[in-house]
Amino acid sequence: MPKVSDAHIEARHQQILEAARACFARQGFHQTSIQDICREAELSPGAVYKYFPSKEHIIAASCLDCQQAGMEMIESARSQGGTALQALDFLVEHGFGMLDQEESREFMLMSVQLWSEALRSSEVKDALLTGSYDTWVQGLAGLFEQAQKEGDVDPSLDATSLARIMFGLWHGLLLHKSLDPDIDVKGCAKSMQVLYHGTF
Amino acid sequence: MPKVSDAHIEARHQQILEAARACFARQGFHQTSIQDICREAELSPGAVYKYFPSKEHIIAASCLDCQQAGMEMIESARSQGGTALQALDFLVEHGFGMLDQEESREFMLMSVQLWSEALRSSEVKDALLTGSYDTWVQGLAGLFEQAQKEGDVDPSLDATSLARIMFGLWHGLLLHKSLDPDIDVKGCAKSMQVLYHGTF
DNA sequence: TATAAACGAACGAACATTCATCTTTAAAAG
DNA sequence: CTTTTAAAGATGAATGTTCGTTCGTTTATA
Repeated sequence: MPKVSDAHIEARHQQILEAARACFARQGFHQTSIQDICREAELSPGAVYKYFPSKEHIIAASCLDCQQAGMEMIESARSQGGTALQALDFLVEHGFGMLDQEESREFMLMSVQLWSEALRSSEVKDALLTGSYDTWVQGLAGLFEQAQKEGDVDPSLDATSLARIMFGLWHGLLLHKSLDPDIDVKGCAKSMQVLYHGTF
Repeated sequence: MPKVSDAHIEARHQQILEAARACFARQGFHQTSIQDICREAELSPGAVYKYFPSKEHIIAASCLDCQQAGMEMIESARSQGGTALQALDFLVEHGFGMLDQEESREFMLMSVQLWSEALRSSEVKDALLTGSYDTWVQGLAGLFEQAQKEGDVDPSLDATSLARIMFGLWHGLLLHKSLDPDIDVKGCAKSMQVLYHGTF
């Protein structure tokens, strides 16, 4: 039977998604044409449509990938040992440090595009909120609460607010860094740590 | 001469820009057609093209408006009297409080759209950075520096980083509030104030 | 060699923009 | 104050282009 191997099919999927991500990061979802993706992937429109039923499905798959990439980081932080404060410091260092890495640039640009897409599509928005943001805020809030119990963070502060501040700030700096690669994210991370370590 | 009054011309400009803003906030720049704007403004395409030479010009004018709206706030904060810390607290209360107001919603949605547009167009990006963001960060950094001199903020922290944190956090919360109107921005503002007031 | 993959020209819909036509305006004429 | 009139405003059907998608044909595979 002349059907190609499953590995080859998966490789094509990735080939198309990688090309799409590169185009989306560069031009945004709706400024990117199928022809653009075909050119980037070195495939014909017919081939692309054998693997994805529509452009919307390519966008959705790209968004899902981008979102999962973000989720992988919190996992690695949670799996580290140590106090809650150390876990928070680890998250700040790695999360914020990631914004300085050149290989994160595509992810960052896609994230900004994803935000405006989420405002238009309640499906994308719901996936983003319930599938990622809520998990992040809850996870961070849990760590802050524990750090407060361990006497490392001012107990008079609201843990959920601290979590929202941390996560919101990360998004803000992701935006700033996307617009201007020269800004000093490391310095912001260090200052932020000093702020929540604060004496009290 | 049967030319209509200048006031009428200006009114038409505003009519078109208001309609455009509503559409852009709802659907994004490139998902909004000229026909959409015409329907919203209750004008024909021909009329719209009498006041703007192209869709790109309408987008640019909308972006400019949105940007200037953001700039007006820092002015009002600077004009208040009092210590640098009081000015910062004023900015946090009003800047963050603004995110809770229903009448700011269109501005917020437009801002998110503007970000992705800025990634595509270096003209929009330059206008945003040099025309607004840099001013904000410098203004905030100046206030933090002064507050440090006045003994109200930890002098070991980098004032520019604090400014970037404040401004970045505001953008992050603007994003979060746009996606989920139920989040508690007020609580975040209060916690943030406690953090930089911190004892040291 | 039969079957699936890949191609790319072709199709129809949607879009930004234009222009010939009609309508409104306000200054000038009565 | 009313009527006239020429210039500007407004219209919306038409235009050319771009884009997502399809499909008949060609190529590669097992």
